Amino acid sequence: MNLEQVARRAKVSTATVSRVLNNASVVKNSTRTRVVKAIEELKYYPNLHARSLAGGKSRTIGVIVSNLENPFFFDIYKTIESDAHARGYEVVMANTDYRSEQLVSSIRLMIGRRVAGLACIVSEMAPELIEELEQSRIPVVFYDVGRPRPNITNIRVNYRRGIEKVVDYLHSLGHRKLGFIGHHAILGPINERMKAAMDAVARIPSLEVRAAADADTLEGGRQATRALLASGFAPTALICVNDIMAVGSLRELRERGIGVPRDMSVTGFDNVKLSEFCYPALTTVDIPRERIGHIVCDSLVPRPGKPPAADPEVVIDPELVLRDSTGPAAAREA
Amino acid sequence: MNLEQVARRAKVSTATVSRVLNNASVVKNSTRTRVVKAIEELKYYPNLHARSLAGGKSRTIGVIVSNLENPFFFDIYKTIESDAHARGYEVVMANTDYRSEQLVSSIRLMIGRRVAGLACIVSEMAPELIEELEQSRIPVVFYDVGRPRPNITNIRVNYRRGIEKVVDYLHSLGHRKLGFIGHHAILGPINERMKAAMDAVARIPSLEVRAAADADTLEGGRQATRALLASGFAPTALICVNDIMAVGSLRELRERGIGVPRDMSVTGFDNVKLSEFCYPALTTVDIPRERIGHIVCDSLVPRPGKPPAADPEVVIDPELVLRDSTGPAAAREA
DNA sequence: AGCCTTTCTGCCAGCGCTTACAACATCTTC
DNA sequence: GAAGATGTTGTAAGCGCTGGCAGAAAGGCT
Repeated sequence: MNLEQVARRAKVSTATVSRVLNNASVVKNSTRTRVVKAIEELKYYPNLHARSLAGGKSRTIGVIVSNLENPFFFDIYKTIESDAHARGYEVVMANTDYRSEQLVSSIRLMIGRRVAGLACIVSEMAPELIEELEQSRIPVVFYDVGRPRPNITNIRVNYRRGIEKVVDYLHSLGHRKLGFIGHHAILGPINERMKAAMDAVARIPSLEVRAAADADTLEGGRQATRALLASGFAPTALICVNDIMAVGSLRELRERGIGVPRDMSVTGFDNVKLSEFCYPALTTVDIPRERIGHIVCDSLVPRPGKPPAADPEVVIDPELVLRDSTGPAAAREA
Repeated sequence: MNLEQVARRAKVSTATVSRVLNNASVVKNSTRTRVVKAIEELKYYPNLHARSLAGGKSRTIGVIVSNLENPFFFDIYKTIESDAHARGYEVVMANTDYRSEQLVSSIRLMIGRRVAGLACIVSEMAPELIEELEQSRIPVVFYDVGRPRPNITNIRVNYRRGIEKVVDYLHSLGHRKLGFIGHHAILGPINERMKAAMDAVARIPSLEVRAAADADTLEGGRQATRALLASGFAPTALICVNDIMAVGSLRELRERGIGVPRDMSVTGFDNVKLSEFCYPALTTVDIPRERIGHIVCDSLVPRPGKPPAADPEVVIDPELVLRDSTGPAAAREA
């Protein structure tokens, strides 16, 4: 089933059918009707591969995320998708599960698909990959990694500042021994988030901190909490790298009979919807995921009216959101 | 950057480069080395569109789901993806958000991509779409909709049986007035799940039931619960169409000071990971999502050794999982 | 050395579509 | 009614890759 068959049925040339498909307004109305009819009768759907081969372009944007299971990534993805659709673009998604080989192959796949733009919402990004992407001439957006370059936009959240807000808040509640629950990708040598947390704590001499990490899942949060508590260190507050791990942590604490926030304060990060629905509702840090999604789409898909390129670097300052999972440390002694 | 440039650099023909790329073993080793070197130096990535155009096939399978935000769908997707990768296939995903226009356009898109196989894990599926898919000759798997046909496999969960188990269990606990929390896609005219629930209740004369529905999200579960309680009907147990909505329900109940399971029992469906992590942990019905994912992949991707087609219809009988969100109705009076 | 296999490599015809460019049809205008 | 402007459609040259076929190279024998 191809253009030619439709053309034959409508008694026109393939070029005309193509023109109808691409709604060029040059086609005479009577002809268009005939073609449309043929298309419908034949249930013809253009071969997208042929189309982008011939056209040289692809009206598809690629999105690569670390862990779609975490609603944080999903929320961003969703916004990108709906923006893209609104502008007539498709989006293909790839999930790396924090595995760098997976990242490499996903990026190659996207290049192979000749995507019109690529968003990398991943925590890990080798410099040579950035290099490769820059050379590919594809418009790219990175989240939280890399530096702005030609055809590369950067979005970053001031994670450090966010963690500082959390630490200051816990400190003000009287907490002195803090635990940090991270996820595996975060235990690498140069580890932004973990380091940010350590630094934020180090600013205040009276504080002590210890970290543990596991997979970026509910279960991982639970395991990391278990490991941290088993180490003998006795924190009065747990700073979790994100909300999902915090919910995992909550479960472990509950099973051990450790009351939150009575015996232990817990904080999340991201302000994912679930953080309001878990029990107790999480004190967390809001990252405006929809805003991020919009920025991604804006810098990838050139809008007709709008100015083509926004800032090559966008920095977002996250806000603390207070809920029920944190309280004064003193309560523990009571 | 294309085959020709690589060929020129390696001083061979494009056909030879193509052979190297597709690891045909006929290429002499010394030639292969030269070509590989050229490919790497040029950072060449084959154009996937050209490839599948020329080859006529696409080593890509499509997966369409109703709501990726619900981990139920995501778990299935994830299994399909990893199985597919293991067999050298890519997968492209589309999310319909329960919108039928979105379903239609996603299906057309998949056909346009000439996917090697298509999985539709969606609750809504118009008969004419099924017709269209059958004609497209693409191997298709439906979950919970449609009937087996040539080149169409069907997987269905005996939802009715699952709900019956829930109803019987609640009945045995002394509950007589039940609420059903559904989601919008489920309020259609012929509505399998809602109907199953009503029928399950109708089997037992002493039972009474009332339903409410909202979006398939945490928030939706909360709203539907609010609506149900506002109606004046006073159930002692809430049967939720899935775990996510149940967690939403839990929050509403908590905020109203209604104890679970003391004042109200709540059940979920699916046995998503979150159902263990919420508070209280949910009594639910397990649907083996990994198994479903494997079946999907098996019937879409012809394995070399294995027999090509499995059963055209697979029915899964789900199991009740007891946790902490359900208890005797009598307790309420205490 | 000469002939026959067995490898290996190059040539080229598509795959289905887009897009100049050319060709034809239809109007205008004087 | 002819020339020119305008509108509409057809022709054909690719887009980058694969795969069948045939020719070239290399190796094995007598």
